[in-house]
Amino acid sequence: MKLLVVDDDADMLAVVSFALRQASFPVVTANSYGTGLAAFHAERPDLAILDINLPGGSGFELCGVLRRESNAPIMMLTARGEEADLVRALELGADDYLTKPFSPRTLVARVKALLRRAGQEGSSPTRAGDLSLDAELLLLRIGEREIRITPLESRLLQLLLANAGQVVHTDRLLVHVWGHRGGGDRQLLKQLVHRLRQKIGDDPEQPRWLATIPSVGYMLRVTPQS
Amino acid sequence: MKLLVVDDDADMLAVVSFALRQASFPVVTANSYGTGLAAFHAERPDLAILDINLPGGSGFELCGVLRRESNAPIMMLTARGEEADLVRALELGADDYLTKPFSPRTLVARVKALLRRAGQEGSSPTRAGDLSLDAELLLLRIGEREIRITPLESRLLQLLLANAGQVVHTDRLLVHVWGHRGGGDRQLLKQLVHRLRQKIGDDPEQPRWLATIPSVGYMLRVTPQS
DNA sequence: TCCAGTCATAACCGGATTGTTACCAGCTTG
DNA sequence: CAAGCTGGTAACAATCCGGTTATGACTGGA
Repeated sequence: MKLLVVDDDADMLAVVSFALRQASFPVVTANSYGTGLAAFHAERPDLAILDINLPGGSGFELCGVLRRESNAPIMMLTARGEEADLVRALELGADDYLTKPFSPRTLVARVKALLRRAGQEGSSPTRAGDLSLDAELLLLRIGEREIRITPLESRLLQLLLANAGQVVHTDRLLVHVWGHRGGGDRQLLKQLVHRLRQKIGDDPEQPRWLATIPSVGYMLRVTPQS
Repeated sequence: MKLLVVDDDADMLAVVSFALRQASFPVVTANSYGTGLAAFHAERPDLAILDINLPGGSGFELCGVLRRESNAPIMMLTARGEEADLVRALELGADDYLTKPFSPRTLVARVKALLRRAGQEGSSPTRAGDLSLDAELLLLRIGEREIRITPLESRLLQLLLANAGQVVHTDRLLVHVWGHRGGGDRQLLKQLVHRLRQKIGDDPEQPRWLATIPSVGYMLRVTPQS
């Protein structure tokens, strides 16, 4: 999970980055069309936030280019009075926009909403860190490794990936995987997690991916240190 | 429900107050650092709106001071071109900002959004002084330290943090944590407090955080250092 | 038929969490 | 001073929780 912010205004860049980092998103920044595009190629972020006015080419062009290469959500930043341009941005494949000045909380809320939406699109492989899940093929990629997983394991990973870096409550996992109501069977979940951990080679004591949050639930770790 | 507006510009104060009163919010005003802080103590508003330029001390300092004492939402007012300072404001615990000139409707909308968000005790960590509780992860941060806590301890801290600096009666704690009726079991509370104190390393005789108010209840101390 | 994969169920272990009982010290009150 | 309250501390037991292992039912394919 990683975000890219492109804006030539250093102050705005600082505000946006700070708000997102506060919300525990890793952030990569760039300040021009060229560096933005390069950063996108190098970092492969899960979401891009673009200002419209950029040196070296407009944010519109960058938006169009990125959309052709990737289906990561794109959010545009516009100044007041540029509302008319938004139609263009949306036509070029932007997913959302914010008008300056905007509230940091709004920004974070919108970003989360976009990521959630992007994560729930069923068929396309979902990613987080070095994990990549293809729910159709029941295939989990960890870096180079390709691991076959079962339907239940896939559903478990779906929800965890969609909420990567956040705790997912036991009950929510139960409902999502089995459709049980609360108070369902925790033993099933124990087993499922155990088998999955065996497959990917994860140690519950020192988890690289599946962290246990006692009496709460499980969490998929992002930025699994080096 | 009450709002505090601090600004040295009488016209701005009038405009903001009028807009908020039109939206049927009770408004208290102040025009300097000192009077603002005094008003905050006296009135205990649910939200504070601070200008950055204040006689007697900057809005930043006031923001920092208020955030240490309370977790009421804080909105900063800035002139255009001061965006660089916004990062500082956010670091100090501000929740939102508006760039002058702004429309009254925007102001009211933002205020409502902040209050709504503050009302629902959601996922964001609650803070008071150097304590920061993430009830979701069952994690308590004290400065640099990160301490895992139990569900019961989390509930206890929730109520204490929400009333930081004020005594919370034993009965209220009992009801909030266990759902007991009045006259419940005080021993449970004694144990809970004791175990929590051990975890965070607090001395009942010389409490840095959890102060005992004999035959009344407990209180979470704010700004205990020095 | 056999076999392998998948999944539900149960049992066991160790540690964490929580409830219970007991004891001690300080304070107030009669 | 004695009685009764309070709060802090300790020790213990019951329970919960997560990880692990084992087993059997069911399935689809060879």
